[in-house]
Amino acid sequence: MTDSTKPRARGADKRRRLTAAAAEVIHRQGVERTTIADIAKTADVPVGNVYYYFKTKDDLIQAALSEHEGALSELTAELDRLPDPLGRLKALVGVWVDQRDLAARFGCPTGTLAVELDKRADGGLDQEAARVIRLLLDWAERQFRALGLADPGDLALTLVAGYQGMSLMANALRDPGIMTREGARLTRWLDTLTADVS
Amino acid sequence: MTDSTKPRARGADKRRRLTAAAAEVIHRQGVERTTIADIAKTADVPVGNVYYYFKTKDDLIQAALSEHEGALSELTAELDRLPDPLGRLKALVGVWVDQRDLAARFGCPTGTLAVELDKRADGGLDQEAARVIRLLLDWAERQFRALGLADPGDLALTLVAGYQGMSLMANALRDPGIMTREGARLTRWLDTLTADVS
DNA sequence: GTCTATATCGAGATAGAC
DNA sequence: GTCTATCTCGATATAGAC
Repeated sequence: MTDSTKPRARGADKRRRLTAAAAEVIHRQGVERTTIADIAKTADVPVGNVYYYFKTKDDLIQAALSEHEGALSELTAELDRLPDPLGRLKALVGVWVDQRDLAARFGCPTGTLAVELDKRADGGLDQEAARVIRLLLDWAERQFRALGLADPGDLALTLVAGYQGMSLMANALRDPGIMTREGARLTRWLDTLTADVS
Repeated sequence: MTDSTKPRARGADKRRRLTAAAAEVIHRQGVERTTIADIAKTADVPVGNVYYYFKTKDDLIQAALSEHEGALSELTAELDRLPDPLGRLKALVGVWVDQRDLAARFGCPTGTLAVELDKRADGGLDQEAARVIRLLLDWAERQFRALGLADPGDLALTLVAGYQGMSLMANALRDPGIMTREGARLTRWLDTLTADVS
């Protein structure tokens, strides 16, 4: 059989391109203001062809969420290579600060998506966003527990809420410096938590 | 002249009713999923008549923001009656915790609105949301400054970001308990800030 | 000032040729 | 599997009677 890969877009990675495009465009424009045409254009796929891969717009939103979930998995897998849990947590904060410009412009991808999806009456997808946030929460909790700290769940909540808060403020005020300032505060906080453990 | 007040809706408080309805419905459903008809229905005003008071949907969003701004002004005016700044700040956190059920269901009215408006390409309204958030930021900064603390602006940012973070998390995870837990943490934080000042 | 009927337009989704 | 043309519907906004 001849492998009839089209020259314009070799192979059938169209689904992946559409998924990546959905994640990116929805992050920038929000769910409601993003049209299928916007995503198709970014993915360089004809509009009508999108429906071969995704039956509905909601399927594309779901795909965008999966993309964010994947990115989060990669990130935590990377961080897990670091020897100690405190270093992992501080590195996480460092990653957030490094992405300050994106956060100041468009907010946290998952957080802003959760806000939008929670406004929907038709349930389902909003809980998907919550699930992704919970993955981060659970990972952070494991680190705090490994450090032998009391109430690791509360600490994880404080950390992730801190991230969501600083992302929202940086986004609303369009000021990346907020990520830097609040990131530094979170780092100091992590240090004080473990100051008497060493 | 006879004061021809209609029996169904006495006087011309329709504008106010529409403004209140816009604030409430937009908080619940979000900007994009709220239709003029939704607002008109809630305000008990015929759809077509809305345009006599508000030329565009954006004007209604602006009105909703003004409503939130008014509520914030009333709240801070109320808090300003308390004798000391620390008491005011702790009372503010108390108000946030008291509204935990609303926050868990629909998030912070201004915060979620800011998230949605920031996704728009056509500017203008997003900065209006930012302005309202800044009012709270400035009020908090004045309290921290009155307490004689260093970097009052940073402290105000931490407080408001804390509120936005816990509101978003409570909303995404649909858990009012998050408001209680994080509210308690903010209160403890306020106490430690001023522990060596007394 | 109030309200109904409707113009207009954009977006999601589908039919069906290739 | 791919893509164009089109159906359909819902929402903003307007025209114009009362």
